[in-house]
Amino acid sequence: MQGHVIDMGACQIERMSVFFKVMGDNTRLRILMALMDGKLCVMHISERLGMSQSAISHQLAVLRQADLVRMTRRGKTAVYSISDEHVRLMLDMAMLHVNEEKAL
Amino acid sequence: MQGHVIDMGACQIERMSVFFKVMGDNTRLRILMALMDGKLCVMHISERLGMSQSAISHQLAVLRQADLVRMTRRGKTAVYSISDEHVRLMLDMAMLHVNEEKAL
DNA sequence: TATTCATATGAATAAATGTACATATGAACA
DNA sequence: TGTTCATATGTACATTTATTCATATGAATA
Repeated sequence: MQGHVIDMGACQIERMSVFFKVMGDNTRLRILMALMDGKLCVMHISERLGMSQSAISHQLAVLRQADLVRMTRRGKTAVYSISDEHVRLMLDMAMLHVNEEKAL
Repeated sequence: MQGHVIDMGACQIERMSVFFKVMGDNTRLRILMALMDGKLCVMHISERLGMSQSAISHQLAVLRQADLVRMTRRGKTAVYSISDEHVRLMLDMAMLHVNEEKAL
């Protein structure tokens, strides 16, 4: 046993890569960026991205399963939002990253 | 035009998703984590991960193209290292993220 | 309860991606 | 220059994955 405060097992790297993988899809990332401005229902997201309701719903399921978004019901509609500040922070950092790259 | 300080175009989201996508592969992430401890040559990485030299080299090419790792030559061997502090920070944050998830 | 509206899910298809195998490059040294 | 060693690259193949189409669920209302 040589782990320090956090011990980096294969399982944790696996979970990290899942986390990044879920972020690393254009559609899902566009959904997340749309949600950065506030909660949205499925229909609005699909209109905003110009994609089918089905496609959005499928990707929302992936995001939900990875706990990157949360869903609450308001009558018939499902309202989605970014799940926590961690996700926001990661998105902000990634934005900074690609903007700095431009300056190179 | 409704962009604020940074204006989020399709191109930038595309670059963000590429960034995450490159991180979001188990092998590439294991390579990056191995490099967190210091520079390594291809052979050492492939031994450490128990994978073929070819597989590692292919993935290193992907990481290099995304500017997540840098390469310097020392004689015949190619020495790889994490390219900048941004990448380190992202990895650290992702580690924190998956560790906090465990506590839920 | 029957209907409608919003969303979710299943199956199928097409595209992207990771790995292995074989081979090419290219630096060091005889 | 020819050989060797470390790495890179091309091709093929298997797997994963995103989208579409069709349909199912499930809440609200008549």
